[in-house]
Amino acid sequence: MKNNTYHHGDLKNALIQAGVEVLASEGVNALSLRKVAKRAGVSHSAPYAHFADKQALIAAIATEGHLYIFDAITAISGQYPEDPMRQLIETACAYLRFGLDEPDLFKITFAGMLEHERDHPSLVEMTQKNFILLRQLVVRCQAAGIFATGPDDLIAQNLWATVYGLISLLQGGQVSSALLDRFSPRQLLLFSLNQMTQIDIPFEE
Amino acid sequence: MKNNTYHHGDLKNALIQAGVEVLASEGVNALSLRKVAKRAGVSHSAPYAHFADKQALIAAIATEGHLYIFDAITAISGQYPEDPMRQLIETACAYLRFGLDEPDLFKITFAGMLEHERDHPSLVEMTQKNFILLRQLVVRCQAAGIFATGPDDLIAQNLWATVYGLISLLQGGQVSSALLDRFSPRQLLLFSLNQMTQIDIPFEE
DNA sequence: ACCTGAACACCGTTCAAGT
DNA sequence: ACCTGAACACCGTTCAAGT
Repeated sequence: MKNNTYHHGDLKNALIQAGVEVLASEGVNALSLRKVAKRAGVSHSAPYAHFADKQALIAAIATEGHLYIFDAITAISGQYPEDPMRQLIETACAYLRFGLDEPDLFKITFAGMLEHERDHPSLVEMTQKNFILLRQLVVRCQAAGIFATGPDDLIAQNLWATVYGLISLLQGGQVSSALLDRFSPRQLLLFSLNQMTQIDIPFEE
Repeated sequence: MKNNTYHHGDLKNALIQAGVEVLASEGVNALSLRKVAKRAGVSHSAPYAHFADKQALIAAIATEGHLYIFDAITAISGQYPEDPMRQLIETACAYLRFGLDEPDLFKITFAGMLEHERDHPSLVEMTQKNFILLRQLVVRCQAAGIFATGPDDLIAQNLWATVYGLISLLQGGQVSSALLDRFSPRQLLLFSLNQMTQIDIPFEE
């Protein structure tokens, strides 16, 4: 009941949430511990009671990002249980939407901004869970003849590199306007998928 | 002849060079105007005589990176004039080598770290020159049946996204060690190329 | 034209001290 | 256990002043 002086029980999560908000409103370059602390209503040194340093806060935010996409991808696979082609397309589009809607959270989550990622085990765990999801999707696609046979982790890696590369370039404004005039981001993504699959993927919905 | 007090004629390029050195030795997070100025032997405010702000220095360094790869790619195309498959492989590997040898210069050059890239016309010009090189390569590969017919800029874009995505993930330590134990970075790259081409690319030299 | 030094508002991080 | 405030070494940027 003593809620006047920010003993609000869960400063740690409040700081993570504040970080996500700063990313959304001001971008990754404006993400600072001091700003996050101020937004959570505590002094600039309070975060150090919950995070070893700025890298640890970034790791926690990245873990949040991975959790978000994990839930989204899991839902998709349940939604089209007998249609791996549709799962592939919708999964890729979920990543694309994440990248375009929340570019800076996407960067923190996937762009490898951490110096020593292995020092953050819960983040590593989430990245592996998401990679496993991708591998399972690849296996289902192989069974349907969408991907050729071969090591599923290798194909999943290549799928992710392709999707991630396109999203990063779209985010950074590195895609020529001549292309953007003719194709939507979604179409560019579908073209990429099409070029790496055995079966043609329709360009339109 | 008055070379005692750093009127050394070309502070601008000295600052760019100092920036490249800082990237190589301490990484992108340690790149600061003040450090670059100190390394060039001038006061912390001297850079402002040559660059509007830190973004402008970053843009100049990125331009340098684009020039470096432009020369490398151009040389390769001249080296195997009648072998587009070899040109494709060696071009992709040149990017890969750049990314692995100078990860932080590669990031500055290609990762879209600039807030307003269009404000730096000489950088935009170099990015376009490199993209044109890639398109010409794609056209030669299409003529040889390596890539399917289709818009060459779209295929070039997808090629670049695939190569860039893999390099970024390798840099960030985002490729599973299970994969790295079985495949070299070069093999991962060749596998990616293989999956997007019409003709099989041999995995070994 | 090119450079310096002081100044300002921001950082990350540490540490003694308070409850 | 959780938080504060002062302190330190760094930033980017501006501006008056020097040559």
